[in-house]
Amino acid sequence: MSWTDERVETLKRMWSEGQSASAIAKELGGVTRNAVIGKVHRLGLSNRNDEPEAGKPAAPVAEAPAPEPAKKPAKKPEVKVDAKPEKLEEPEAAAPEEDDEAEPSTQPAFNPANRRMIVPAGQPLPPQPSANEISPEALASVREVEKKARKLSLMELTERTCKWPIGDPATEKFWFCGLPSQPGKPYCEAHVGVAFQPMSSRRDRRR
DNA sequence: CCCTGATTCGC
DNA sequence: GCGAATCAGG
Repeated sequence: MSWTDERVETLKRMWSEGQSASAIAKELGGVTRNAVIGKVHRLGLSNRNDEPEAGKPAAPVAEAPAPEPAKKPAKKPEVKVDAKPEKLEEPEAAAPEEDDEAEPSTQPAFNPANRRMIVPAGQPLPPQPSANEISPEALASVREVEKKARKLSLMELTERTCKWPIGDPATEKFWFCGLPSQPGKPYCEAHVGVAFQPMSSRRDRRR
């Protein structure tokens, strides 16, 4: 395979979209991620941030300045879970549900005392299982699975790990399921069960 | 071990 | 220019 204009165009587009080299390589086919990375460098678009130009555009990151030399534990809860649109099924995004019954230890959510938490306002919460419209078995299964979750961070997610978010991204208690995902699906078996439902069963809610 | 991008260097 | 091998890291 060679780098035709079309392939290069795809490469540029996907790279600028933030796609990984391996994802791009898979999309193009006939090349490895190394080839993609090599090409990216040769094209000179290695750095995905295009610094405007001279001066100091400086990223105006909206963050509370921390006077303390301590680490900032909070990262952007930015979640990019890109699930390929399925044909006969559709993802179920529902309202958040806080439930973690007996959790005696520290509750990191509110602690006005020592540290200001960085809470992104208006950030939509990730899909969480709703008690509504989900089969009891699947729901019970999810509960069970959440206890076995590998609790992966964003960086640790791959195409083969379940990307089901657990907890509130605004708090420390947030991670991803991380169990082996179903082939071609973004979630593990249990989470696929609640995320994807046949049209028939989601039919006429409320009414 | 899974993955990421960066770099090197023979082709 | 190309990309496998390698490196450095999450």
